[in-house]
Amino acid sequence: MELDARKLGILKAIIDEYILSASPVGSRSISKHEGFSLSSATIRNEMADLEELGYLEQPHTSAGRVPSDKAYRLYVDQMMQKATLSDDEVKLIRAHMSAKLDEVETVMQQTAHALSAVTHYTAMVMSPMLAANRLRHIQIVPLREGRALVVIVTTAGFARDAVIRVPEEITTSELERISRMLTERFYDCRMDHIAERVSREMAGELSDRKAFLCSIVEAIERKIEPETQNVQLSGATNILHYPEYSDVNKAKSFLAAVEGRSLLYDLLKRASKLEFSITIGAENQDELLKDCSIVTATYQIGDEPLGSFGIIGPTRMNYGKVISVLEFMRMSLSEIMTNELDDE
Amino acid sequence: MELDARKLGILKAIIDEYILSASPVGSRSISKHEGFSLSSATIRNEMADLEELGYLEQPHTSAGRVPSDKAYRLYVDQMMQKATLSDDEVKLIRAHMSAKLDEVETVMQQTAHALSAVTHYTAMVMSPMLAANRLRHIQIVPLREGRALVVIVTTAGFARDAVIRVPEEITTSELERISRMLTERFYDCRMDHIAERVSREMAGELSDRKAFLCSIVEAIERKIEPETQNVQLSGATNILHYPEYSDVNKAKSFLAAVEGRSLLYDLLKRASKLEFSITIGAENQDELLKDCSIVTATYQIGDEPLGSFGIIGPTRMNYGKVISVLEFMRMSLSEIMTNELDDE
DNA sequence: GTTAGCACTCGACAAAATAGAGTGCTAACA
DNA sequence: TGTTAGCACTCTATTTTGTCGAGTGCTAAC
Repeated sequence: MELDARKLGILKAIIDEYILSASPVGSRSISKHEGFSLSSATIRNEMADLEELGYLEQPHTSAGRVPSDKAYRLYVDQMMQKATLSDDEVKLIRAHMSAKLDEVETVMQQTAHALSAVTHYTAMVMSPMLAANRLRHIQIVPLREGRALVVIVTTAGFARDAVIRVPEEITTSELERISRMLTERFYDCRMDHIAERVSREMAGELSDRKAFLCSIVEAIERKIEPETQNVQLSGATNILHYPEYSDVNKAKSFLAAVEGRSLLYDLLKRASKLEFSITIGAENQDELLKDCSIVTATYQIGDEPLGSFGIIGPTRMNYGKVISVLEFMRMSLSEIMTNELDDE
Repeated sequence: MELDARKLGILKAIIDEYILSASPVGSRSISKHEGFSLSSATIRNEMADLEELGYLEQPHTSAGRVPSDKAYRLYVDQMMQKATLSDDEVKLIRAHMSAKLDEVETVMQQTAHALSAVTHYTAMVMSPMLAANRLRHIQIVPLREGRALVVIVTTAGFARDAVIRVPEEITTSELERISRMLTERFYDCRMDHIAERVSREMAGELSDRKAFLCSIVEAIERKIEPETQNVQLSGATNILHYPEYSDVNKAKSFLAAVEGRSLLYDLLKRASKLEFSITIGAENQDELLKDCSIVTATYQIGDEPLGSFGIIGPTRMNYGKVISVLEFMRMSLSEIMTNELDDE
């Protein structure tokens, strides 16, 4: 049995309908669907075939049909039409993104807000990975006896900081000297190469300060990786609007999975290797996300991917719209990262 | 009619019972309560009195009684016993707080996690207000044509950054000079006095750089205030465990209120004026929190209050326990802020 | 002042009845 | 051979009805 054009058409109609209504689609509603002039009986036959082929499922004997993950996959790969954003949607996004964006975290947060506001799903945005950024400045600021703050600034305007211990005998002016030395020496060095270069090039010099230098390098390495806490989340409660989560327990487990952002962090990190990715239902590794779909995109500075962001919602997701929104956002985020970040 | 000792005792028993069970308390269960040797009929009479006095409410004629906000207020002010933390609870908190705390945001986040884990309510923690901190360092790092990053470090080890515009004609070495000058000049100055001092003291000098200085000062002022995004939230989904939120719509409106953290931010900011505060049900300004109680405490560095944190849960909250936990946390947070923050 | 007794109220829950949407199959039709 | 009308059947969701039990307020007696 093959998937001929008619079967495809019917399947698409079923999926479109189900995405809207969230309730099993019956043969009658498809036969009344414009474009088909077939009776419900014929549709029923086709639906039975589609079920046998694994594209449809039946919750119980006398219910309509529901698309399977396999059907969504086909839909996304071959049948879906991308939506174009309405003026209002574009306006809504711009409104979010025109807030005072003078810090990266603010951008991430506004992005998440915009995404969840436009799509009505849950949005997640991962902070940039700094690995491919280049060093602009290192400053070690003494705080109180034995403690100092290392501050690192990168090309794209990201600052990271960490408290470190300072051996008693190192003076303030020496800290200043070390700051300057590190900045000069490693100016424009890729962040993820600093550790290696320090240990290679500085083996001989400053040998009495070795342990201290190590602790600085360690702090830098830690800060290159974005952390779990740096996943911005927005609209987690949106899923409560969808009937598939009207059961409190389902909602609870979804929200709990999402609230501990480490799951999302792993997900986004993996996704940051691909410009776009769509994962449908059981394609998700994680048990808790088996009836969600996740759509992600990366943002970049110039050509260098910095991080990723995405949408998480029921498998019955408006894929066309979501993808358009992510494409739009990807552009505007990359643009902001590359050019616009400032205090106006 | 007066609140005599017996009425008080009965009221306390009812509240204690209701906090545990969440279901209306009947006269019989109180009369069987150890310590009273009264029949249920007598208790009923007393309960009728307590209702008339406004301490109890009846969901419907043939149900037991439920404590009113007024009752909780009395309970909190006069009758409640503080709980002592169990060893396990202390261990749980310590486990959270012994993670790698090399950055303030991490501390805030771990605090929120610990609070929600121990209390099973929703925890919120506000980032420090930097107003009372003193300046340690200002660094202006040029990024690309026309943009630079201002980084500010304060005594307690907080770093903030903001992208600013730089007029074309200002060179890198001049930025370095300005950084050094500002750092030297305002070293140890209270953060909230910098703006004023700059405009007062620097009126004469550097007059050709006035606009630029202003933009720096503005950026600093903005960063002194913690922002909405700097409210760490944890355990929002905990409320789903409580029967008062088994209705999806109630849960939805609670979660939505909490997710947009600006409400909590306002709340915590107001609360940062008092060492502890307890707000019960309708005492809350906000309509959405009318059937929640909020308990907050401040943390400080030395004697200077930095910010506040707290718990939000149903009015039927285990106040005794929550207060003990907050007291404990207040101590340990203030201690960490004052001494311990480092990279071990 | 306290208590036993009793009629009454009301919600929670379960069982039964009903309606309706949808199916699969069969037989007839083009 | 593909399409369609018709029909019996299945299954869920909803409504209705009945029952149970917890709890109350009131009264009269102790």
